[in-house]
Amino acid sequence: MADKPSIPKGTRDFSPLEMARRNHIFDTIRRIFKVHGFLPIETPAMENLSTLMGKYGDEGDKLLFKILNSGDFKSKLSPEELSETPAGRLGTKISEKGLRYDLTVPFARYVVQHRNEIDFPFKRYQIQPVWRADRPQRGRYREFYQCDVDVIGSNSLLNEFELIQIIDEVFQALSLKVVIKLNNRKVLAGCAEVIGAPEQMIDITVAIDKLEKIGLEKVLAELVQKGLSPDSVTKLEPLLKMEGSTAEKLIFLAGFLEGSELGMAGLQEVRTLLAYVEADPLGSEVELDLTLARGLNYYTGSILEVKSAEYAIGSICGGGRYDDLTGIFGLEGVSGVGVSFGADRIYDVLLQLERFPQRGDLDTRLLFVNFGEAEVKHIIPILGRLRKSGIASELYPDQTKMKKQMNYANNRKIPFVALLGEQEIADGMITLKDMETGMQERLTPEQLVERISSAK
RNA sequence: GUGGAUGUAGCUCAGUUGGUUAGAGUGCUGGAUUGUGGUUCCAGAGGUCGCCGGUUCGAACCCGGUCUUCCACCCCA
Repeated sequence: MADKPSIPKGTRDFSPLEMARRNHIFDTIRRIFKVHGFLPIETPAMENLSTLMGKYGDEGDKLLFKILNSGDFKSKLSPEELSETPAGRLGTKISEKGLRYDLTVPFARYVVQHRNEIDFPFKRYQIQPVWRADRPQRGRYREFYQCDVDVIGSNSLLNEFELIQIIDEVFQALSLKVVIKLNNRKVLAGCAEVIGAPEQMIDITVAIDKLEKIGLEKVLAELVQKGLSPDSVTKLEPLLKMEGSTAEKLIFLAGFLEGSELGMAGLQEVRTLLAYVEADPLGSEVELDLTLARGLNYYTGSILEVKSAEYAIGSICGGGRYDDLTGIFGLEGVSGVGVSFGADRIYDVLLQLERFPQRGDLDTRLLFVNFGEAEVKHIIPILGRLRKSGIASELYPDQTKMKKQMNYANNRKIPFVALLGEQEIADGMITLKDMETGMQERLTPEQLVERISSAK
């Protein structure tokens, strides 16, 4: 026998049950995006490598899936180039395309490319798979879906506020308790400025991010190792020790950031945003979290991240404001803000917490038992009528033992089975069996439609 | 990219110091029950023990490699 067929590492097949559950997530998210006036777009699975490279940092570049050029891709290369070790740079010479790594960069490309057709501010949503050559783990796949909403061409913090509302509405609709974490890149930059190490903002934020995991002492040691002066470390310490409610943190930061124009501006943004949130309180908890750094280097203002309050799996939604993104593609001064829902992780959380709805609207409601050709001719028009009434119904395609047909209905969790055999044909009735109670009743076709419709 | 585990029937898992025909539960097929599923009883099918190589008279078991999945880093959705 040949080797069993398989799929690439980190990819998955989805069964009908899994698809029903995934669609529950996608439908919920899409519905809420639409209600907020966002419009859908799609972009190709593959982009030019020049569009993708350098947008996600060195780490990100390594995680890009590259597509080998078609044809004789090595004909133009010299023997020296071909035998080069390590083969790192060779990759970009034999490949010009790559699979998209996220939806934000392709969106930025889209905006720049179609700038003359777009009405700004442009509110778009996009639900598509992305690919990363990462090492798979729980909640981490090489092919996974992102559900992005972005507003581009508006500086207003009302956009951030709307995204927070969307997050809240989505997770309420999915019955998940989440914590929405909020931070601001300008505040982080201000902190770096105040302690006299503006160049090392990235190092500092990464270190702050690890605070919860490795503790204060190790974070400080790491910072010293990264080249931060002892004086700066001393100045940073009170920030790391900052505790208390969001309101208390704001007061502390107002003092800490004094002297940094950028930092104070960031702080004011946070205050404004929180004031909007207070105007119509959310179901989810919103907190200011300075340890939220986020790796992507294009965020410039607000940073958002959402975690499940009930199940630890990393962030299930994240995003922020990026002032400079379209600048990379030659369109300056267009600010955007957006978030991305991680459908696959949300799936894992819902599954773990058993929060998926019992059954979907599209599941078959009624199965006709197949007794043979003569009976089938009577069933066909009734089946058509049921379907026109929006009742998902089936006729078992083969004339087999009733036991087998009943079993099929049972396994598929079809709630009703209709019997139309010789006896029923004779008196123009249909026998309807309720699979849950086992009760049977005789109905006319009209009554049958009525009965199934009202049973929903 | 670094380190550590894992892989036996469709699924969940046993498997004695390496010793003949590799087991259970569940699911599947058939029968008890020829117009009635879920319960019960009986019977049956289904596995070159992830793959390749090595050690051995002999390997599911020991060794090496490889792939998969999982876990911790890194990073992230």
